[in-house]
Amino acid sequence: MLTQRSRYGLRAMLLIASDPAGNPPVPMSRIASEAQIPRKFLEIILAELKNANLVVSTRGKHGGFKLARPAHMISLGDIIRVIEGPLALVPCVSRTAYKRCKDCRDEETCAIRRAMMIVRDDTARILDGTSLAAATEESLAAA
Amino acid sequence: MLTQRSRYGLRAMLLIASDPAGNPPVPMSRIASEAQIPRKFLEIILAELKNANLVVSTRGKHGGFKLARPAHMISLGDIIRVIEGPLALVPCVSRTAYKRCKDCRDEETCAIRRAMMIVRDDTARILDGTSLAAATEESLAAA
DNA sequence: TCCAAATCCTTGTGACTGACTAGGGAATGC
DNA sequence: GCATTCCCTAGTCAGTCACAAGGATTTGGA
Repeated sequence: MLTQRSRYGLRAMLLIASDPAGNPPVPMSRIASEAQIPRKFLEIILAELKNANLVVSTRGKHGGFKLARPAHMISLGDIIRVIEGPLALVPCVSRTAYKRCKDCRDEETCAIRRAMMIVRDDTARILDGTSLAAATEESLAAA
Repeated sequence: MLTQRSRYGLRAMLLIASDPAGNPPVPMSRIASEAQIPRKFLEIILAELKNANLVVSTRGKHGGFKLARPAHMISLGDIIRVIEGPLALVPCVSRTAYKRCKDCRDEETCAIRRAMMIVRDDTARILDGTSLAAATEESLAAA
């Protein structure tokens, strides 16, 4: 299960993405109210996203947040990895944060690893294959 | 990421499954030493697995644990669901523990939900499709 | 120049979970 | 009746989750 943080993060990013590209940056307060995210908690989340170069911020009056790249270049996987951590279910199959399982006898013949590898690949294929642009279009089309 | 508990659980189950079917039950102490799991922690895990009817136990001398069903009838998904919880990344796409996301506007048009649904289906397909029997065979074949 | 609107930064908190440990009770086989 | 098992109730200790408070800093505009 994703944490609340991750879900908030996804919602915040979708909201920023749905704002027309030429517009001024979206202030945090608007994200908080429209996406129903506690203001102070959102601060932390946006800081993480900013730190990971998924959004850029401008300070002062009329400041706020914009996507750091066009919406079709940011995937749901990108966002989840930043906030939640690696997509893999076990560290020994993670691409972004590989770590040997501490008491694994033999990685090559590990039955668990095999299944987890396939799961990881499928998960990554879907989450990295869905961009913010695709996601927002979809929900507009459905509305 | 799976918790340590879940990984221990999977390892314990694989070990029990790899013991020939006609053999006497496998005592906890042997599982602990062979699978490198802290004894007292393993106790909790085996209790959960027993409670979920994945293993049966016999007490007293020469007691221990056996699979409750043949190894090809227990999937990795079964085990993970018991110890870790639902496979879904968000509650609103879980089959075994559905719960509406508390502040979701419209489930039908939710962009996040769509992607998560596909991920859940793929994950379940693989983990439910891999039995203990299949997993142990695989690792023997590779050795 | 000074205010208001915005982000940035540090700190705190209360509940919960994860990963164990301790210690005794109860059944069973020889 | 005794050793070998599982069974059951607690307790610990560090870390994470989901927030909240309060001020410092930057910026645009009146």
